[in-house]
Amino acid sequence: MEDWNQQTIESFRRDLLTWYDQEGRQHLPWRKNQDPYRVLVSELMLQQTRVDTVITYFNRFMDALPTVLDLAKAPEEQVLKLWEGLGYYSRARNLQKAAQVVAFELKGKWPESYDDLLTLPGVGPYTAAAVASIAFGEVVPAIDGNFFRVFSRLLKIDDDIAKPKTRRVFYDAVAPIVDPKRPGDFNQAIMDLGTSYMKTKDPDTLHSPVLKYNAAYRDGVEEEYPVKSKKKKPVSQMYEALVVYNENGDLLYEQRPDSGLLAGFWTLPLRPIDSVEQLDGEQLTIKPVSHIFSHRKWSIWPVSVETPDELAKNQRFFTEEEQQALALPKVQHKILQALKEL
DNA sequence: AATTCGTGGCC
DNA sequence: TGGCCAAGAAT
Repeated sequence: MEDWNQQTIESFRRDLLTWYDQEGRQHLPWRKNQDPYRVLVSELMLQQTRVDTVITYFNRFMDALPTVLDLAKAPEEQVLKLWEGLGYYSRARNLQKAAQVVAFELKGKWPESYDDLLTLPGVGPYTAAAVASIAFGEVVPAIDGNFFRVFSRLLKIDDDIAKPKTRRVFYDAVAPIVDPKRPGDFNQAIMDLGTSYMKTKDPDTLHSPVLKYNAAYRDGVEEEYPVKSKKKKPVSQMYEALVVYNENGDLLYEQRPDSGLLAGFWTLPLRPIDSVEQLDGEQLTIKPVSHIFSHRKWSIWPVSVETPDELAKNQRFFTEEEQQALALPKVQHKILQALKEL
């Protein structure tokens, strides 16, 4: 691991921020100002999600709910509809809970420190540091995937970034490097660097504004960084999706449990099957709906069923209009599309 | 500490 | 196609 002296640190800050001022992504909508609400919404949306995907969602979200009070007072269903398709839906619920803490419990007075921000639902070490530095000028490193990637290469840190305890290694190494005058810009500059010259695949290190600080490149081992252990592959699961219409043509849905995968969302009733041998010949001629989550791979065969005499407590029929107003997970949209094509 | 939690893009 | 990745947090 490299160890920079004070002169190197100050030089690095200058080079990084000079580049950021000239070529940073200042046009990103959440960088229009330092409103903590905008920063918080953007950071929650950006967790594990690409910038290109978030931009549209962010603008729509801010148009609909421009202030923290608007979000705090909004019906949860509206928040989920605005989040529909972004995934990791607990983020949306936690974001609204956080807004309610700020608007109601704290009466609109934002927690401004890293430690206080950390108490908000959905706000972990990265997000607390990002908001504290960007919106409130606190000098803390916002350690995310970009940060790991950039500094693992610059400093040749070979700890496995998939391990929780590695965060501390990076924190100790880089906390002294964060620019005390512009901590928010410093953190954002690292992110911009990490998605451009120092991106994961096919980086352009030779033209990076911090080339001369890159120890891994200097030693010809940049491709070995960052060190990251691999994830397990998703487990395959098969389901039947019960297709039930009532006399009005409404479609039967079932609400999922309030915890776990797609918590609280409505989908067609899904019934696990152990093997394809449980399907009849006609179903087997149909290509199943396929949907991959982080840790599960679903194959779903729609099957028409007679209307049951009695509905379960978590079941109800929805009209066409109701279905469109509802926030539905991607997999349910895929099922609906498959029904249309039958 | 290891799992769980979505989705889309890329090769 | 399948594997990997992308501004992580909660449990």
